[in-house]
Amino acid sequence: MEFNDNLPIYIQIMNLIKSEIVSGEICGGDKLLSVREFSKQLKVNPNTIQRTYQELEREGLVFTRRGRGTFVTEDLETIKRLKNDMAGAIIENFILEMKKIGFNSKDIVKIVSEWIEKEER
Amino acid sequence: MEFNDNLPIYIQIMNLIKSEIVSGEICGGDKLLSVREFSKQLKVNPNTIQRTYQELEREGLVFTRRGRGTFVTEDLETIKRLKNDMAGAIIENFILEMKKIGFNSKDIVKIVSEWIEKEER
Amino acid sequence: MEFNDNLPIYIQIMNLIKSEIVSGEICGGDKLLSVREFSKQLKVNPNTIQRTYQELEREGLVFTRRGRGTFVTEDLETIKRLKNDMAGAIIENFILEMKKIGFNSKDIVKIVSEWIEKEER
Amino acid sequence: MEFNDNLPIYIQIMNLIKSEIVSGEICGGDKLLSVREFSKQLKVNPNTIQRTYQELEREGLVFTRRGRGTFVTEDLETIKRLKNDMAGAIIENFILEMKKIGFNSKDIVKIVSEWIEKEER
DNA sequence: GTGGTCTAGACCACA
DNA sequence: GTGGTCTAGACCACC
Repeated sequence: MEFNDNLPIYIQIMNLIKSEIVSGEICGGDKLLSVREFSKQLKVNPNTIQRTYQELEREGLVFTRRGRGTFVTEDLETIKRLKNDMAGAIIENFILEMKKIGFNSKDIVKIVSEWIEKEER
Repeated sequence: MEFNDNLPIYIQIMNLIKSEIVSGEICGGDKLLSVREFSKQLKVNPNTIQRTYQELEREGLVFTRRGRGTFVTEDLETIKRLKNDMAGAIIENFILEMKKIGFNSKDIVKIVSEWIEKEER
Repeated sequence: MEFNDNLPIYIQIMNLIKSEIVSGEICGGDKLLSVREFSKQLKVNPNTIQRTYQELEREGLVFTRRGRGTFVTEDLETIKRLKNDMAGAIIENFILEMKKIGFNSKDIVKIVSEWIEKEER
Repeated sequence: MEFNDNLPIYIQIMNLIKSEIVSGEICGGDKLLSVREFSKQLKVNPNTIQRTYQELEREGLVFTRRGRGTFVTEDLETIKRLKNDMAGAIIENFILEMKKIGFNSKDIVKIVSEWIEKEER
């Protein structure tokens, strides 16, 4: 994995994990990799992973059991809310960019529909 | 204007100008700022703007008249094609990100429609 | 090597390299001199060589491998096409000059044949 | 007319006049423009034209009649020899360039014939 | 080591 | 004034 220089690495890893949670790649209750293991895989400092898990816990997305590890929250409502929030950010940015190149709201709905249809053919 | 470190500055300026062309902020035949003037405004080296204009010319989006300046192409077909290409790239990326967090094609169309409606209220 | 003032240096160096490619002095896949090394040999600025290689790459005659160097294309078809194009330009110019001093097409073929025969004796 | 910086201007004008003589645009016995008139047309110093005519006279291609002007030689043999010399220089250079990009003598005759044929179609 | 980008500042031809 | 080219020298990412 390659990291972007402009965003703190721990934030980028948070986003990575969030994606996996909301997409269902990892489910409520699943155990995350240990700090040590994960830091080895990503070739980052263990402190960075520590910080990542800590922030995710502050957001209520994971919880830790001392001596057992870090686990994804089992509160499906929280996961659903996260998914909506992330989708909202992506869509908002998408609409912004489309308007920046001169499309209006009606155009956008239409062109997305067309694109999806074309993609499915 | 602030530049992102991950992309060459001349590419970012190209994108800036492309946005202005396809959105209609600058029209076919309009004169761009001179190399020196633009470089002063953006606080970059004149060579960087020179490179920007050169690449845009290579893409057929602008043309230069010696001793006169650099102008947006008058070929509306080219501009239209650019607009479609840019929109395509944005949409493609959008769909990719949405799928990454677990939405399928049908979800995406629906959620965009909802978002646009909500926005207009 | 000495450069003509009427043509940009990077174009002259491009032509130099093209000649070496089509004549087989350097072959498909061969590594070109590094930007720095070549600039030292020709006593020009490294940026000028950089520009040269960039334009050659744009024409599909060379490709670059990051951190490795710049190499002649391995597509023999491209090289063949280049050779034909260059020959065409030289011949066209030759015919033009001959006509300018009063030779017609038939004369030209004849005089070239004679010249070549004479040369081989 | 535009002059190349690398060759003395009077030589370039000599070549111009030689071309016109051998191509028959001006014939044996024809009067050349006066130094003053010609220098005005070409926007060069009259001394340059003076030098041009003087060198052409040294080569036996023109002669001057005091108070009358400068005239092309009436010796057709001289003109013919000049034409052959000029053709020889052009062909020699042509063959050199073709060999530089990897063609041999046989190739050259063949490709010229083809080119001329193609041109006449 | 490699190519790629950028800055700083110069000179040129053209209009 | 305009764009186009060139030099000098810096820093970067990649290998």
